Amino acid sequence: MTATDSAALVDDLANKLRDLIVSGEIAAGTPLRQADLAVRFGTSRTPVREALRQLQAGGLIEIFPHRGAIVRIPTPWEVRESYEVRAELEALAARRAATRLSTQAIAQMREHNDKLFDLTRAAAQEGSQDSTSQILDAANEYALHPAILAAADNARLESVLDGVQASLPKNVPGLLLLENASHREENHREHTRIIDALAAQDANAASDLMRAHVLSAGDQVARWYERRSTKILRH
Amino acid sequence: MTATDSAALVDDLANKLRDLIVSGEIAAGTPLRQADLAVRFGTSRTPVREALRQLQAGGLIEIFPHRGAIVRIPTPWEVRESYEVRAELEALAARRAATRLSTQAIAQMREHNDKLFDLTRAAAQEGSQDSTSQILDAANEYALHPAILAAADNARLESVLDGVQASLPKNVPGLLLLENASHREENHREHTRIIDALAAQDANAASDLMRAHVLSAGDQVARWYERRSTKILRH
DNA sequence: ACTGTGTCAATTGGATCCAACGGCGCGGTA
DNA sequence: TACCGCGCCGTTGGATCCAATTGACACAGT
Repeated sequence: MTATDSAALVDDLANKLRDLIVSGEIAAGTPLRQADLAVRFGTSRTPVREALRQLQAGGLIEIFPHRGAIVRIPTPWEVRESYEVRAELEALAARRAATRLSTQAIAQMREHNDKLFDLTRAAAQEGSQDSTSQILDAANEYALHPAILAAADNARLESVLDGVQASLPKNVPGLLLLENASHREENHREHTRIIDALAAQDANAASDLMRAHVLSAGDQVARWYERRSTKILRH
Repeated sequence: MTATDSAALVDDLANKLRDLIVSGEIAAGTPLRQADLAVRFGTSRTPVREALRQLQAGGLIEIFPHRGAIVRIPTPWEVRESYEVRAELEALAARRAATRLSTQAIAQMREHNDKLFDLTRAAAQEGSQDSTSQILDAANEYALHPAILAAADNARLESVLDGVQASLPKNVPGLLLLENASHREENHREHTRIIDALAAQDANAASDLMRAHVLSAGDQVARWYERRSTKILRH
């Protein structure tokens, strides 16, 4: 995956910016000054602008004619819409994966899933240091779902799904897993059931379970955004 | 939809280019010279480059480091992958639309569907003039599917689906409808059944019918590309 | 005191300029 | 004659320069 194609520099910029945004390091709603970003990355404004265009195409930022770009602030209903789309795509991935997974790949999934559950629980008890939360977030989301997605063996599906997820900050799901024990356990339980369905090569069950799982996670995330927006309204 | 946001000029360029490509006016595999495009659109190379970036993000073209951009040539299996994804998304759209359509909207759908069927059949008998084929292609694809998509009332779904479709030239489905009578009739029959399910507010049936419909259309398109590639191999 | 207008500063957008990279052909040598 | 290397040319990529648009502030008039 190291510079498979395309002009590295601009895409690197786009990726770095995307990471900064989805990791929450650049908060939603922040205006993006081209000049600032240019000095931050040590380049001229030209590649920054091209990178911004790319992010705009992905829907992560919004560019206003002569007023600059801002990080899009997802509204709760946008979150629900995105998760509804994502649920359908992940359901498709699970359906395809069900008939393509080796038994040992499934065993590894199960192992990783349990291990990550333990890690998350441990980190939650220790306290919320940013670094660990980041790591866990990455580790968790990099765990079951990408494995299933890879097993689905459909490049287009992968890129579309990446696009959907890249339009929302992904630190929120991680936060929820850390701060809400029951949600964490529910999450693990659903993961386990999905793996069971995959092991049984029951494509329909895997698909349905995955859809429900993503929808329920999306509901949690949407509620988080709803709480946040009411909090903001109260100032 | 007239310049809702973002700097109009660059996005206009991107849209024009996209249209030129998906309409087949610029064939797949064509190298895109920035200078040529610049003079063609009467601008400098700078906005052209930004537009190219945007199209690259959509997956329609491919940019090689210092060698230029080419229109991506979809391989048959890529076509299948795309249609599989599209089928799932359109199925979701149909499921959502089933509970949101007024009876009069359904009546209009039925009417449009029949009218377009007649138009297509008439055009097929007259002969294949490019202009009519273009019109029919646009009219057909702008008919049932977008109406259902709009009724689904999910902006994210709409944009993702647009992205999927924008990565494939859309003149091929139109051609197929013109040159293949049985496919044309099958298409109309499936559309009718979908509308029936929508009218009955049977979300599951509408969803399943739509998925099957898109998959079958995708199969036709993929076979077209397979025929084409074998023809090319034979020179 | 409030509103409307005019000017100014800041920022973006487009054009031009220059450097870097890759391909291709020519020439030299084994 | 075939192969390897060197240098030129075309194209892209990045930086800088200049114009265009927007928002804000201040001032004047009612």
